[in-house]
Amino acid sequence: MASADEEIRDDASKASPALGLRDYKKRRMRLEIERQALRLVIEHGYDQVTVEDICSAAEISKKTFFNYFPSKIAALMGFRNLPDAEEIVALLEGRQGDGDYFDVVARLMGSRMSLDDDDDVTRLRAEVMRLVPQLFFHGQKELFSAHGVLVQAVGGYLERHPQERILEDLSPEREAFIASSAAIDIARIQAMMQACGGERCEVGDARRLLAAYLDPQGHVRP
Amino acid sequence: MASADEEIRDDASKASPALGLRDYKKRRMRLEIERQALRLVIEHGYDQVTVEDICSAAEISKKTFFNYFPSKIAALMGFRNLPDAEEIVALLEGRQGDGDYFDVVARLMGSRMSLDDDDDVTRLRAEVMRLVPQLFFHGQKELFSAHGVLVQAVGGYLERHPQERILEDLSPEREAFIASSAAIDIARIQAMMQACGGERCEVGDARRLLAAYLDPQGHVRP
DNA sequence: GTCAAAATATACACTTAGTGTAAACTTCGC
DNA sequence: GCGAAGTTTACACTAAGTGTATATTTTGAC
Repeated sequence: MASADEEIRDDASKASPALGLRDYKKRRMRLEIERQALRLVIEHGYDQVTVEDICSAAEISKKTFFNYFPSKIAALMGFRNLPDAEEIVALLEGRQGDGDYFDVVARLMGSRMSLDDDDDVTRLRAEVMRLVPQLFFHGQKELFSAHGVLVQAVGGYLERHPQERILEDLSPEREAFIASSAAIDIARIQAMMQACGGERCEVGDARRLLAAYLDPQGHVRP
Repeated sequence: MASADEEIRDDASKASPALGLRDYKKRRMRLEIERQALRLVIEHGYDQVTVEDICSAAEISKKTFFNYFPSKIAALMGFRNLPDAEEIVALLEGRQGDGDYFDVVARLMGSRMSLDDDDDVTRLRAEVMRLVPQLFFHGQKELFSAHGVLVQAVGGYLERHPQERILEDLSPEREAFIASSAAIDIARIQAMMQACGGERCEVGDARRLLAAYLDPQGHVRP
């Protein structure tokens, strides 16, 4: 069996050739679950598909599904590896000089959403987002706990680096709150632009878009 | 019994004296459910309190709870009467000249969140939001379906009134998407400012805050 | 006051998301 | 090939939320 396994592994794992069999199967399983989930939702609609349906299609138990994804929506949206407080703080503390800290945060959030190494799954996901746009808003529990983490992490950072605040009149906690809301918004706008139009929307573009939208004449700071 | 009922009704319904007994009881029940829910969560924590606990405390059946609120979190956050597409469109079509359409939308969303006519419940809610800030992010299903409705309504409006667009380069749907995200964000920021600080934060303030945050030097439009 | 109609509340059974546990199985390093 | 470590599964469980049919309460007209 070893050589057959080897062969399949070489075929499918384009990006990471030196993967162990365990990790290879894990990755393949994750993609299979995502693929089946997306396919079923495209065919039958979000509410018509249960987690157990997805499990049957992917030929796994329900528990295994929830070993891979924290929720039904996570499997569809491809949220994974959402950063924890430590990672965010490390990134902020170690960042280079270009742009303000919000760029880092917004970029981080964007980089963790819907980033797929499988073209097939990426295509299906874009289709689901077009067909069921409510998913952007319905399934944000993950983003929200991410938001909580963000507030914590950014708040702590700003407390230690008060000169980095963008809004000097505001307390660090409050600015952290705004930062997190805006970061998630921008990630959402990026995802929407990409899902609807296909072309890539950079963090800076999304930020400028939202800023221009909120203050079209630019007279917030005269 | 008629005179006793009358008396109680006069005592408690400060704002609307000419309420029928049915509506009076409905309002009293709603406030009682909210009060018990908030009290229990303050005492034991969000995850430790089930809907059935709240029902026991309020002496109602579970079904009655869900007749009043669409979800556990709705009872805690006080989201209710979230606008439907018709109402939004009507408001937009009939609005007066001051401010752009986004002000109307943002103001509408803000006006429907956590607006309570009972001081006791308002105080408890502020405490819960301080103790369990995750609720801001955890329980946004309602806001999200509201978001879907907003996108629909605003998108249609912009299609009919393209000259009202704030970002002329963008399609109406996309601007509607951004509008909805920003509107909900601003409502959230308002709620946060009020819950954390106590003082009132107007929609314009929240919008300026977010705009200033996203574009502190004001060089999006030079 | 009484009575029919409308609105509400309740009991009960049900679906689904998500978790915990212990046993069986698979991969890994040696 | 062998033991340790990681994964999957079956199974039992909790809790949110829905649907239905029945009982209760309010209302408005007489």
